[in-house]
Amino acid sequence: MSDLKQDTERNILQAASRVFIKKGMGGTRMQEIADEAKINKSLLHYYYRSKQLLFEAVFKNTMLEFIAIISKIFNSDEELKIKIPLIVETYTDYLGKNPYIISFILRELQSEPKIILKIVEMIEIKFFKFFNQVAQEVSEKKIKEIKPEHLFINILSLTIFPIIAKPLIRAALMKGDNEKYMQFIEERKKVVADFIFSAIY
Amino acid sequence: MSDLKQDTERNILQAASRVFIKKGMGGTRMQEIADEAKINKSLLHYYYRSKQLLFEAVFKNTMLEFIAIISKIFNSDEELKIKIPLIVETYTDYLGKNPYIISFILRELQSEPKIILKIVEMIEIKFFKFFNQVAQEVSEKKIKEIKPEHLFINILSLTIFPIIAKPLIRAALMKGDNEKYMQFIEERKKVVADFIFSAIY
DNA sequence: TATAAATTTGACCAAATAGTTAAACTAAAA
DNA sequence: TTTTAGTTTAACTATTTGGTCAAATTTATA
Repeated sequence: MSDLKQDTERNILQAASRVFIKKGMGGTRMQEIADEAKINKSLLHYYYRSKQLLFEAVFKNTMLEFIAIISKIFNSDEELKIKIPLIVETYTDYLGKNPYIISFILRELQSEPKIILKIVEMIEIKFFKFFNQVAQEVSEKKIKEIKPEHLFINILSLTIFPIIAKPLIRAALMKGDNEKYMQFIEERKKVVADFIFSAIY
Repeated sequence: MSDLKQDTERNILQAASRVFIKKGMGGTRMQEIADEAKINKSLLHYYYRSKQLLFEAVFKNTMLEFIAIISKIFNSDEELKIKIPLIVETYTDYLGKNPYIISFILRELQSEPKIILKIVEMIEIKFFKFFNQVAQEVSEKKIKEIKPEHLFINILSLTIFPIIAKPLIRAALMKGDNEKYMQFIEERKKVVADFIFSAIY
């Protein structure tokens, strides 16, 4: 495979990612991807046979990146007291900088049962370490009794939801002011970390 | 306006709601709505001029219902110690029974800035009572220091996120088992209430 | 350089889909 | 009963859109 071919292929995938992540599978037109990549529409079909296959390549990529980032944060070696504020801060920053990614994943998973199954294995094994750590610290009475899965989902809920509900929150609580919303998210780094801390210690 | 006409109009709106809420604006075909309502496609255009207008009617309806339910729960008269577990339980039940509604709202808000503006006023005034109550109980040292907006969003996060992330959670944590997922959500009624309780008392 | 292979393009096709229109039908009013 | 207004339908249109294909162009190989 020549360098040029690799370039074109990557160029297409990146352009497709930008468009798909913003507009979703249903809202994206092949022509729009071609424009974004500054190439002919036929080239999309030359490298990726169909819209569906191109979408799956994008989705898989996005999902892998997301899982990599999330599991890296959750599976570091610090004890929870150190780790949880770190998770909240790092994760809030990441989501704030890539606000479309999580909405994209959740939106597409809502209607794509086939892709899910393929991705299950990638995910389920990744959080054993964190789960074990929580179970361990519970049994040592370092933190209050809580099932690791629930603590895990609580952390994700508190960090992810405010990002995907941005339009709603900004409209309902900030009268449409984007600055106020961003400040609110910034505040949450400390608020959420304190909230979880109070809840489990 | 005759009874028949009202019936047809309502029938269309309800059919459209069912389809739009599941598949979204982009994913819905007018023919599908016509089939769901068991009428001719032209009738849709007779009563609602265009897909866009029909969609807006559905969205507005859905939003109003959602806001009504959520504000009713948040603005009741009990003190927080009683109210919060009630919010969590009632709200988890409602979301569990209507899992598509919140995904629908968030999904469509992601790409519809015009509709948002129209709906802002409806929302922003609705939660003063709850906000004041939280501020009050904080100042009386009944609960720990926290901004009302953050407590509000924390409660919503912890209840809503696990619903919209259902496919992800089920796949990653329950190996695809729907029963386990539903049991998990049921468990959360107590877990989340306890979690918040520990965090603010 | 000449030939073959890979890459890129523009023109085109078929299916899907929102929307239109005129005719048919229904029910109430005159 | 006849007329009129409101309702419903079938057939049609225009446009969008995913996808194809043969020709043109570029790159690699003999």
